[in-house]
Amino acid sequence: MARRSSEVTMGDIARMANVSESTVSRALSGSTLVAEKTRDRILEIARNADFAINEQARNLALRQTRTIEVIFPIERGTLQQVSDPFFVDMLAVLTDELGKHGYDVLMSRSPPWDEERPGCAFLGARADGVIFVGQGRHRSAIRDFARRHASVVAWGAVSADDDYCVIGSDNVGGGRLATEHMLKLGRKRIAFLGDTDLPEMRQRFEGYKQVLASYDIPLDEDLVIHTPFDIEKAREVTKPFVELFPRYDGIFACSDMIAMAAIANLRQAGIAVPDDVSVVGFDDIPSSAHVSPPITTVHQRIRHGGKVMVEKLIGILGGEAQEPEILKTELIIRQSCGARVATPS
Amino acid sequence: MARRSSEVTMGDIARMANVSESTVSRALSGSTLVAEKTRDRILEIARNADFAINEQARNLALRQTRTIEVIFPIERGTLQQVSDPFFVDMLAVLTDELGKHGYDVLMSRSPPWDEERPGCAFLGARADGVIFVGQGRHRSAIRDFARRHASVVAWGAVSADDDYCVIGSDNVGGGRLATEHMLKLGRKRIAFLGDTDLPEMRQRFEGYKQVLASYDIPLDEDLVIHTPFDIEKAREVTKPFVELFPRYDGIFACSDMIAMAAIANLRQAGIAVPDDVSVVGFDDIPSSAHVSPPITTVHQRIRHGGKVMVEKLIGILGGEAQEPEILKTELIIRQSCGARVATPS
DNA sequence: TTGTAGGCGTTATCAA
DNA sequence: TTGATAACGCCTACAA
Repeated sequence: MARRSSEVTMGDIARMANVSESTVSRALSGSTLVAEKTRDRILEIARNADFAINEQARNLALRQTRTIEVIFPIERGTLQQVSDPFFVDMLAVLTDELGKHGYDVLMSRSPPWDEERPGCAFLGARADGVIFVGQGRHRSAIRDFARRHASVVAWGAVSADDDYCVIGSDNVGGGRLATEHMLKLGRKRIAFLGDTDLPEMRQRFEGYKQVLASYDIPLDEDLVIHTPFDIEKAREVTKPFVELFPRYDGIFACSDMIAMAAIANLRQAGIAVPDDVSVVGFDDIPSSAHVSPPITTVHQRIRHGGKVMVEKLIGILGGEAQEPEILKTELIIRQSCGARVATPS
Repeated sequence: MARRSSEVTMGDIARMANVSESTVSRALSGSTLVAEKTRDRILEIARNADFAINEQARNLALRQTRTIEVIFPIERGTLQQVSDPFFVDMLAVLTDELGKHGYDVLMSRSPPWDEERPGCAFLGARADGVIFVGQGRHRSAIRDFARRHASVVAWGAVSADDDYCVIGSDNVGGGRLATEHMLKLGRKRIAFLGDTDLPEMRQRFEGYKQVLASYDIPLDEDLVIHTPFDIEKAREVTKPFVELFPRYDGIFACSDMIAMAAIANLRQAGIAVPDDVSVVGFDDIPSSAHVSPPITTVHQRIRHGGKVMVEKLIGILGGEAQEPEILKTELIIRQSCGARVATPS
C-alpha cells in the first residue's frame, strides 16, 4: 500500500545533470557559488526524481544532530499517567519552541541509561541535548548522566544542590497557597493527597506542612494519603479515604486529576463540595475550569516553563552556563473550596 | 552547568587499546569474532572514556534510521487542541509499541511538506516511516506524500478510496450509537456539536444523520453547531447555543472535551443534565468517568489502534502490503443521558 | 582472532 | 563557477 522511497542520492542527481556532486550539494543548499541556470536545472531534476536529502549523512558531515531528546521518565505500564494534560501541554510547547530553533524532538519514555549497550556509557549520542520532563525517582542517575554526557535541562523540583540546570514551579509556595487559602476560609483539618516519593510532590507537601505549623495545627498523619497520579487509581485510593469524613473539611490534592477523583468519590458518598469539604488542586489543566464544581487550583506556568527550558538548553549548547529557575505559581480561585468566596452575588 | 560530551570516537578507543577500529566496533556490537580478553579490555576502556556511540554514523553505515516520525497535524497556535487526552494516549502507545520494535520516535507537529527545501521534495529522509495521527485537512497532501516517499500509516477517517494505509474508528457507527441511544431514551431533538470540516467528525455526523433519517426526524440545521476541539473555544461557541433550549433535548458532542464544555454551559444556565438534556460524548477519555455527571460516551480503542498502526507500519517496512482497518466503537453508558437507564436501583 | 580498505551520503577545502 | 578530494564516525567484506 506504500513503497519505500527510491533512495535517490546526490550522486544520482549529479549524474543526471552532468555535474559533480558538490555542485548538486551547493545548488540544494542555496549556495551562491552556482550559476543560476545550473541551479535551476539541478533543482528541476531533483524535484522530478523525488530526491530527498539524507539528513543522517548531512548531519554527520555537519557534526550535528539538530535533535533534542525529550524524556518523560514515567514508569512503563502506567500509561494513564502520561494522560495527565500537564505532559501534553509541556510536550506541545517543547516541540514548538525547539522547532523554532530548528531542532527536531526525539521522544522517549525511558532514560538513556536504561538502554545500555555493553561498553557504551549510554546508547547513542542521538541528540545534541536532553530535556527531562520530570525527574521522578531518577535524580542521581540524571545528575550522573548530566555530568558525563550531553547538555541537560530538567523540569522538576529545584533544589540547592542540583548540579545541572533544573527549571520548575515554586512547589513549596504553591503548597502554601493552597493550604492557606482553605485555612483562611475557616477550614481546620486539611488532608493531603499525593505521592510524596516524588520530589515535586514532597515540596508541595512541605508547603502544606509549613502553613499548618504556622497556624499551630498539628499534622494528622491519617490525613496524608499516598495517592498516585493516574485518575483511575486515584479514584480507588481515595475511596476509603472519603469515609474518614468528617475528620477533614479540606483537601489539598497534588494535581487536578487527583482532585477530580476525590470529588467524584465525595459526591458519591453524598458529601458536598465545597459545602462540606473544600478542595484545591494543582496544575490548572484546561478542564479544571469546566467541571462541576470548577476547581480552585494552583496554576503552573507550563508554557512559560517550556520556553525557559528550551532557551536554557540552547544557551548551554552555545557554551554558556545557565542558572536554574523557579517559576512563580498562582492560586486560581474557582468554586471548589468555598462558595462564600467564589460566588459573590 | 553542563558540558558537551567529549566526543570520544571508536578511533580514540582503538588507539587507547592498541587495536584497530574494526576490533573496537566488533567488541562493542558483541561480535563473537573478538577474543574475550580483548573485548573486556576494550569495553573497560570505552566505559572509562565515557564513550557513546554515534548513532548517526552507525545508522548511515547500516542504511537505516531506526526512527519513525509521528506527526500530529495540528494547526499551530492551537496548543489546547493537543491537550485532548486522545493525543497523549495515542502518543504514549505509539512510543511504547515502536520502542518494542527498536524504533525511536521523532515528534512533529507539522507535516514534512511544510518544511520544503528548494529542490527537495521534502526535508529529509529522517525516518524509516511516518505515522500521521489524524489527517486533518491534509488528506490529499498525505496521499501525495505516501505515494512518493516513505512508508506511511495514518489514523483517521477510513474511506474506500484511500491509497495508503488508514486505521481508524468506526465513526459512522459511533455516531449512530450515540444518537440512537438518546432517541431510544425518548429524546426527540438531538443537537450535533463538532467540526464537520474534519473527516472523522463528518463521519460521526453521517451516523447521526442516518439515525435521524431512520427515525423520520428531519435534520434541523440550527442544531448543528460547528464546534472546535479546544475546550475553551468550545465553551465559548456553545454558550449562545445553550440559549436555544428547549429546541433540543439531547446533544451528541464529537468529543468528551466538547461534551464537558457544553455541560458546563448548560449547568450555568440552570439546565439540568440529564434531566432536561441528554449528552453523549466521544472518545471515553479517562476523566469522563469521574466528572459530574459521568459522561455517556463512545469508546475509541486507542491503545489497540496504536498497536495496529505500529504493526501495519512494521509490515509495510518489511515489504508487505497492509490493509486498512476500521476499529469497532462501543457505547459506554454512564449518567449524562438519562437517569432512568443509568441509575437502576 | 585481528587488521586493511572501502563505502554509507553529505559537506567543506582547495584547485582549476 | 565548477570539480576533485578528503573528511564525518561507523560497519563489513576480505585478507592476513
